[in-house]
Amino acid sequence: MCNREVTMDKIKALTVSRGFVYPGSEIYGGLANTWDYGPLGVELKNNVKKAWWKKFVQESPYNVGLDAAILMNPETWVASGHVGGFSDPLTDCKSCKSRFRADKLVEDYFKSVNEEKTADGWTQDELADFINEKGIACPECGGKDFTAIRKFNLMFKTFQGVTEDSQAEIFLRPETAQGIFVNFKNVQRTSRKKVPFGIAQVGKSFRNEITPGNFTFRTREFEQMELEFFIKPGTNMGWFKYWEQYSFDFLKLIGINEEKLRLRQHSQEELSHYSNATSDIEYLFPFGWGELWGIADRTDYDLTQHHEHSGQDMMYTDPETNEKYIPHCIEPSLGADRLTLVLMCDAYDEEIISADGKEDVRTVMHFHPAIAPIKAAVLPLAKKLSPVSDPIYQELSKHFMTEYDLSGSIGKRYRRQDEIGTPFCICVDFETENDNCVTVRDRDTMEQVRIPVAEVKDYILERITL
RNA sequence: GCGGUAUUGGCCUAACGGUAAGGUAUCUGCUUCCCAAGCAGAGGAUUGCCGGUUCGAAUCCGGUAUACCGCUCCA
Repeated sequence: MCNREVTMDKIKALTVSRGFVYPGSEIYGGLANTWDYGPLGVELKNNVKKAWWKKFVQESPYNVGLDAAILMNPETWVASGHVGGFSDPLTDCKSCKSRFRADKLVEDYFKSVNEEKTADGWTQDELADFINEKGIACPECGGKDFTAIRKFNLMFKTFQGVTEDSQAEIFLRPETAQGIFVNFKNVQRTSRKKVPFGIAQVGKSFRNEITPGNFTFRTREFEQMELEFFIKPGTNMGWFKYWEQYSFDFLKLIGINEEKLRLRQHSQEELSHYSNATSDIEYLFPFGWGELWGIADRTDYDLTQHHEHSGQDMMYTDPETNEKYIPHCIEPSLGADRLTLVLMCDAYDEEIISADGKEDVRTVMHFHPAIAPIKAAVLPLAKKLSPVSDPIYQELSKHFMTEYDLSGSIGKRYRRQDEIGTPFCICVDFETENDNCVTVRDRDTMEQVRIPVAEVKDYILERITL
């Protein structure tokens, strides 16, 4: 067994050609950076979401689930700071056409004159005036003529109602978190949870990013798996570490190579306005290290904002001490699409097989059996065996995704399953009718066991449970 | 958004401005076949899209879409 070089192109080629992922709206020439999940991709992604839900909701004594609407009252986004701050002030150099963030230009200027100032909270006019006044030059070509600053809000806008007047202007949510915060009181009351407790949610979010790219790594529409974990102020660091470890363990559990994972703490400058501690779990993609999972201490920022902005009481009363406070919040948040991509990259392998002096490449997706899109394939040695193999397939498909393949040589059919990462192949042979046994082959070890047909279901179920 | 490169059956690749070809994959049949065997056959492309030049365009020109690389950016 030997690993050949793995590139993003190879992974993309395999996943596109085998029906994991397709380019979006392909027959109309596509739509930039949209991807559709095919028959195998949707199984894979569903398994990813199911695994997360199992570990973060089903098996957690602390957490409960939620599924909030994508469309929310626009005041939500004013309170969260997204309307005012979720946008970049952009300006172009007229001579060399390079594009910059105006606030970055100003901050770079401060750095160059050794002043410890930031441009946080400056208006467009203040930024433009300052750039003019100080004669800040284009870092690329030295030109001093910039276009007017344009705010590029990262939220997708749309309209509720039949007329497109500004009264009905609403946004597609740029994060699922706010759906959790606005439901904090509802969930706490109806679930009778005591702090500390968490609310978990899986759902789509939309960000009109300037530069997406790298296959499905960064897209404008994406699915998040977020947990907002509410805690008593002062216990932040302990819970932060707890969820950091819990998240890391989850990734190992679903079979991701630990050597390709690392934890990176955000520096003070990187921290967003709502957070006082953030760390990323990063994965070593074929294109380099990339963020997979962000764990952030959001403090009491969001609940306080909603408390003040809505006028609704977001205080929590400790039932034992009667102490009143706004809980702080630890947020482990990751993208379902990104984790799916990680699993595809991590599973991809090309093994060199030498036989009769000839070299052959066996492409295998080493998915964890619980994550693999197809769990088992029923392969009769010959077509005339289908009266024996049909009932086996029908029985297994009641319990998990099973494929049935009887075209081509047996070797070819094994390879087809290897390429889509099916962990178990069940071969029905000429003896099966007599001894009622089948051969089960393990994708990773290539070991074969011959077991009674009646035991196959449990043999596989046991191995595909996380 | 900017700059560069590319786009030919599902996938990979060929074709001087002159009949769009091959491999692979897919499907059917034969072969009692446990790791991509063989044989026979079949289907599948108005060359990303729109327009221009030309007697004639996959090929030259313009536009556009998409992808990749670099820049920029990333709550």
